[in-house]
Amino acid sequence: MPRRKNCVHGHDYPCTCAMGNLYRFVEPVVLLLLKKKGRSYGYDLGNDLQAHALTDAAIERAALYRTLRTLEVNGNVVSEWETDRGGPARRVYKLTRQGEKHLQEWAVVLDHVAKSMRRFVKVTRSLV
Amino acid sequence: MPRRKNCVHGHDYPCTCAMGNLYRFVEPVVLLLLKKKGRSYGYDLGNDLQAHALTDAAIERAALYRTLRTLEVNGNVVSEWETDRGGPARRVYKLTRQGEKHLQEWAVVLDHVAKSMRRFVKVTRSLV
DNA sequence: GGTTCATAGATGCAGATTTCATCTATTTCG
DNA sequence: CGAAATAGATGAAATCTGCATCTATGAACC
Repeated sequence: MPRRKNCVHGHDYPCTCAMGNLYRFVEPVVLLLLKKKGRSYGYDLGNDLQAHALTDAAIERAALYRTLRTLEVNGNVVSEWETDRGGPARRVYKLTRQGEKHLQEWAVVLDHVAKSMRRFVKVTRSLV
Repeated sequence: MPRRKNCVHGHDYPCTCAMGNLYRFVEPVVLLLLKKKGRSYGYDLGNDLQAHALTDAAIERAALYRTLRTLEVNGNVVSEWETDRGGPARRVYKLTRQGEKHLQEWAVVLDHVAKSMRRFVKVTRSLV
């Protein structure tokens, strides 16, 4: 994930800056699904996406396809066309080594964020 | 929070759609800080913001000021100028009743999101 | 044969958001 | 005086999102 150039934290864990914007958290979910499935393609991922989503906001197909292409540009996944089969061709993706690493980094980031959120919730509820 | 028109979930708790986009979670933190402080102004909030932020991404001053104005437009806070005092004038904000409610809604939303994130983290780490 | 539906990927574009730089103004301090 | 801290705000470019829409393959159906 390039595109962010202002990260100057200097700590040792993956920081939220590296997320760029949040993309409604489509990216980590896609990475996780690919990890679980081994290989998959957009249309198929789209069916499982909502069930694994981190928010209940609908995930656009457009966002999914664009996320996949971006992941590939950044070397987190690789794809190939699958045409030996009836029906329209599928672009089948799988994680690269780097993608696996990126997924684990997301886990660190989201663990942090989740902790912050829980703290927020706790404090907020204590002030009602 | 208007601005999102495609929310058709129909469940009874505040849904993430209502958040519009995520604004890097500046909004809920501002609401919470105002709740804790009773009243405050942009520059002051800016100092406490990072410590309470939900991500470690730097929160822009621009984002803060614009968030405050938006909160006011939507009736979650009210402001007045404080000029009886040395130094530049301050626009002092406080929560409205609706703002208090909005804060509690954020707690519900973020509680959900945090749970999803923890699930994500757990699954991801189990797959290494 | 023609129509409809499910599958599959993709993009155009208007509008919204984010980032970064920059601006004004007031007071304090050396 | 000049610099720094305080205080609020906005312009512009880059980026992202939401929605509609397009192409295409093959199966099922009449």
